[in-house]
Amino acid sequence: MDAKDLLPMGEITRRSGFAASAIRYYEAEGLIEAHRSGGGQRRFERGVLRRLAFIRAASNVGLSIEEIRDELGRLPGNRTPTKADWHRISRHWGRRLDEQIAALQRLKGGLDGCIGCGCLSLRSCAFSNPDDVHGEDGAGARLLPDSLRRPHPTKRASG
Amino acid sequence: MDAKDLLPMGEITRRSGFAASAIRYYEAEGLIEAHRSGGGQRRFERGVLRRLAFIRAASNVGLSIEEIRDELGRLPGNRTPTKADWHRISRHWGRRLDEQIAALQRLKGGLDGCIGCGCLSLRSCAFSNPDDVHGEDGAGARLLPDSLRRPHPTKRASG
DNA sequence: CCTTGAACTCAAGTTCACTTCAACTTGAAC
DNA sequence: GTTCAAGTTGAAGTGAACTTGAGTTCAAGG
Repeated sequence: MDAKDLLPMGEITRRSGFAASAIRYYEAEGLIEAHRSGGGQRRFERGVLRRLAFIRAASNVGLSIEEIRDELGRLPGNRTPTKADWHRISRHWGRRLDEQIAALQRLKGGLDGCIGCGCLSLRSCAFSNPDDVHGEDGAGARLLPDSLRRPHPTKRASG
Repeated sequence: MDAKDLLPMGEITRRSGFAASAIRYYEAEGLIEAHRSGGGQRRFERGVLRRLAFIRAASNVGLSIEEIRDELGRLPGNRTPTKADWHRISRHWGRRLDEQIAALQRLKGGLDGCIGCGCLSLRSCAFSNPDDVHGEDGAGARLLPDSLRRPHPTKRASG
């Protein structure tokens, strides 16, 4: 909390592994906060390192910025997650991962069932037509949730 | 093959579930082909429905357009996948799905190991720092491969 | 012939999570 | 006081896979 304890940008990038541009982006998006030096440079409280770790973990689980913001916003009172918060949150994420895994396994199951059938029919093959919709549009249960579809992101900052 | 057997755009969109814009996009990208009517409208051979089914399936597995093009291009001789092709390809995709599942399970495992630890340390927590990199950059094995990171695509044509 | 809906083209827009760029200022050391 | 790495800003760019829009034409029915 002391003025002496505030970290400059370089320190944060080194210790978090995020690029400065990402840090600024997160600040603009309201995921983290920063004080300013007399000349306008950012000075971060130590706690942001924890928040950044949280952000990276969440993003590895596949949460979007918006979801991360929500999740951080739901933290009661103080800003950085406590042990209890983390406990609750990690169960939440665990469920999400379970869903993702289950979705992939359904897809795999469909694939296995299809091996050698050579069908790939638009009407009968559950694999190419998971929703079992042929003409009308409709949103049924899918093999893959949106959160697992068409990944292929931009090259990532490798930190 | 008969001129009578050529399907117009509306038929294709209805039967494939893809939007016309997507069909045109795939044609532009060289994934499918179309004949033209006297007036310049697209007329598709029946086989493209199969190709489109293939494209949807591949995209569900997480292949990019480019990969799908490659995969279609590797089909020997004729254009639409035969039973044997499908057999070979589905094993390929199966491996890919296995990898994706394994990656999620690693992540889940890391999460379970972390539950209640409250650490989320940038240096010691394998979950927030899967690469075990603190300051230097380096690309080690990750919990999640690029193909599963930060999904959240644009709104999808719901077919 | 006229209408209507389906289809056409081409350019530009969308989303997400950032990065890159250009032009400029700070701040710590010497 | 000089130097220069480190920091600042805002705007624009990236990439994938499409969608949207504007303005025009086609094809089939009556």
